[in-house]
Amino acid sequence: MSYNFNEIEKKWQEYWDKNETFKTDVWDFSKPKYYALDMFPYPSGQGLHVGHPEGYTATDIMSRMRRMQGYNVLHPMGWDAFGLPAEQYAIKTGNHPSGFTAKNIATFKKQLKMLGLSFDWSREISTCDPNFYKWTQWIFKRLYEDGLAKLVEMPVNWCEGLGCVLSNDEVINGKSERGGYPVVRKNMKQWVMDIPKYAEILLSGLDEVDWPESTKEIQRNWIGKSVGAEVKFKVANTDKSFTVFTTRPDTLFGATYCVLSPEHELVDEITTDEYKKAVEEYKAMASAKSDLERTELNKEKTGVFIGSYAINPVNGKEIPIWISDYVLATYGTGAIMAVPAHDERDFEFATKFKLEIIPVLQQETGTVRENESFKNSIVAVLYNPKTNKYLTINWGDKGGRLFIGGTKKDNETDIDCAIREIQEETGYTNIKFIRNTFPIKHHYFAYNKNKAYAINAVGLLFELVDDLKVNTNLDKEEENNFKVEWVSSNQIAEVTDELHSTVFNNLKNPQAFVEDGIHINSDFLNGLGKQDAINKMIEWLEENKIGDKKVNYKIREWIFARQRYWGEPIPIVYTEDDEIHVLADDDLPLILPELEDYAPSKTGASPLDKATNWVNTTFEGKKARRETSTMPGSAGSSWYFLRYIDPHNDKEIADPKLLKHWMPVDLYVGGPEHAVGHLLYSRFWNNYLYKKGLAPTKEPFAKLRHQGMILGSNGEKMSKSKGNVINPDDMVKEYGADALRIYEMFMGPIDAAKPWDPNGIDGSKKFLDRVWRLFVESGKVQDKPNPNLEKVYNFTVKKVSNDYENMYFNTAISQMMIFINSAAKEDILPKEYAEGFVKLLSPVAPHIAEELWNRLGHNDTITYETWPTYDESKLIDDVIEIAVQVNGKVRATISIPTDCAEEEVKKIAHANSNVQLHLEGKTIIKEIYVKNKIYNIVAK
RNA sequence: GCCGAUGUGGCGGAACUGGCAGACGCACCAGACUCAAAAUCUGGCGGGAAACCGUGUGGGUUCGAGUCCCACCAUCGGUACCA
Repeated sequence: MSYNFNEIEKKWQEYWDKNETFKTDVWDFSKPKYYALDMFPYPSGQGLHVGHPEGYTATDIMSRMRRMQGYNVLHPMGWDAFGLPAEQYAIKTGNHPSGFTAKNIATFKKQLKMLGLSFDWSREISTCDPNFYKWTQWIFKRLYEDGLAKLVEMPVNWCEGLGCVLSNDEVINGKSERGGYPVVRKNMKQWVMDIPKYAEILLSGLDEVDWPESTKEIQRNWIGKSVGAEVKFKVANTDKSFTVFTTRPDTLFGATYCVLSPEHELVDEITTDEYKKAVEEYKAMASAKSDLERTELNKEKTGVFIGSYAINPVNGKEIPIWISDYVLATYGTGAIMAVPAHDERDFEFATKFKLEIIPVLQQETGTVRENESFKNSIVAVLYNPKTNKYLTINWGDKGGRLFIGGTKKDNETDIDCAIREIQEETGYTNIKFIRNTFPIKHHYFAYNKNKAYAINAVGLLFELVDDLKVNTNLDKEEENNFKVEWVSSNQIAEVTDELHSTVFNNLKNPQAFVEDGIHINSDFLNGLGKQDAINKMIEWLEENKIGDKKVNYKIREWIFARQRYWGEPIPIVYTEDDEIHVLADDDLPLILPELEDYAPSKTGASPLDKATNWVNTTFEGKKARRETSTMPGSAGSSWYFLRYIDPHNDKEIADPKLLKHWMPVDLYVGGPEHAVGHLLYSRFWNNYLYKKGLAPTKEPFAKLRHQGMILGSNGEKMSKSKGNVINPDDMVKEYGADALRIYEMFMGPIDAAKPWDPNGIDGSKKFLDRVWRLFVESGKVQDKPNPNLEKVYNFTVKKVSNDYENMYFNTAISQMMIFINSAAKEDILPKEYAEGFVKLLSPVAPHIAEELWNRLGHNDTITYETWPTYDESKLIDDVIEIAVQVNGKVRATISIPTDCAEEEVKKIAHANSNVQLHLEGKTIIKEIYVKNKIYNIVAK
């Protein structure tokens, strides 16, 4: 028999509605508060999908448990109702988006109610409701007055397919997030939010919140803080100068050229006549590239010399100035100093254009010892292109495989030294020099001389021209100690010496050295490590008034206007004398006018331009035109969590006393895809409101958790075209809301992506059936004790409580299953345990829990019953089983009294026949006892 | 490329600070009930005949490693020349 979930769920949903069970008295400050929030949905025409109930059930479980634990719980729901899809639907069908949206909201609400979620529906809000967006506009007004919302001419992401400007987080790989249309850079006058002003606050605030570390990291990367210095470079033979930004001022002595972005204002002024034409051509080419092309062009570096030289302020050296589009006009100062030895991009550019490379930071290998002797050395790698092999010297057990090494004599160059050593040790003489490494500092101990060395080593690569050999110059002893061998590149792995393998890798794959090291060729920085040198150089720059410490952020202004109809109107007018004015508070809300034709225009004009009666207005007696772009979708969602606290207030965004009591949100649950959009914008607005004294906390969301995506049963993302979509309505009809909730929580960890198993929900339903039979039909629930269930009951209360607390819903449910399995085997289920179990079950499966509670003889809702407790002492067994291992392998399981003395355990363990069998003929070396866990015998 | 996460039976997943890998569920197999099926109940279920082998791969630390360290591979997410 299975229970009639249709009837029961309907009965209790009506009960909750009628009794306003979940209505929150926000003015009741007598209990601790708990604010559990879901990211409110965009009410699409599709209706709810199975991903929605996942997050919503999680917050619902927490809310329901907290109510039983004596908290005053705020658990609201609303609608993120402005946005593109409704508008596009309207364009297609000719229906007004507001009607369409209202219909969708009704559907969503019905579906959510069907799931038995304990929302306080009296607080329902919708971002497209004038009573709500009045306050969105009101906040915009404050932001405008404080200079954070501003109108600027800037290059924007223009999407022709949507006829609209997009913000950076709405552009994915050069295409629009919605629709996948191409996006290009275009200069336009735009409303923006100066979110970079809040970069530091938004960065440091992350340390104060309990969020998934990965999400914090995404925000940190998006904000992109880098600390460095600005340095002024004079242009030789002019009175002009430019400033560069660098995070590595310590490498200034290695700056061998400068690069300006093609758009840099100084370019035209300092380009010499000889180079004018090339520079013009390059600039034209760079500006014609869209962002998409720039990223798709595989990043082969391009650029041209402009004829002028800059003066390196630390050494007065004249270095060439180039322009290249690898330097971005929009970041830092749009100009860089290039240090090819220590920056990958500069290295690539310098290699391609044969520019000078000066190392100023030396790599260090080996281990530093006391009393080191110093010498200059080389490591020579000889390559034979005909056989594709490398020359090595095999020292056998006296040092393994090495390349040719040697010590430089006075006045000998690296190359001369290498040639001499190769000849002396191997006889090859007809060789061609290819390239060398930067000098490496290497520390080692020479055991034959019993002496520690610190050497300055340069690696050199040669190619063998022919096999001609002359006599080697070795003594007998040396000759017997090593073999000269040609080996292929995979055998090079046998070269384990740190210096030799480093040299080989550098020679084979020349690259910039970007790690920490010791400064060389750097005057007053010589000998310092990276960070010390950075500090010292910044000091020096500031003293000499050449530069300053400087912090830059990658985060860009948030583009805050869309050339769309279905959004909040921006409360701004332009009077005929070209002044910009913001509407008075009394004139808010500025209502969105009705419109016949919503179609976007290809020119970037907003659909609202067509509402002539609305656009043409007066302001303080002057003729005026209204702003016709609207706010982006993320405007209303940036503060809605405040409004739930006091949703009907028509005097202010919310009563400050209520805000103070209820903020911050204690638990916020939603998808990880909002990491840099909504979750950053909300923090920005909330921080701003906090500064204004309008919000009580800096951070709006104290704890954030994500729900993972539910995939189709084939492991792929659900989509209509793949035919793997599961509809929650069907699931509720077939198995009931409780079964759906149980299954979604049981699938796996809340934040993991999980495939839908069509049989899984059937299993969850069977579990509820089993509970029903046990409670209602078996007659086993009696007001009598049953000591057999004592331990499992107390453990279940403990585990389920802890697991809910940590949002480990899958293991909580599995523990409830274990309890039911145990209870079903018994003849008596004590009423006390039955009641406790129903309470544990009620947050996940509230309908059946209410019904069972009712049938256990209570006539009120279970919602505000007290959460069950457990007795720790009932969890301890008198006798436990532990494993006995011999040499780490389990050979027996023995029963011992809990907390048994080691001597006793030893006796029991050794008495076991299988243990004896495995010890036979062996001597016991050691025995390890981990109390109440394991006994391990080590024997030989 | 860089940053982050993940990798355990046929499948979803358990495993506390290193201590009997595979809890719980799905699927499957066998049995009971039934004329039969469904439902339900009982039992089994990583591989191997066994010794043993098994947590992405290869090393290491340890009496003992899914868990810690090193190197690598694969998948997913973020990012795209940010100086």
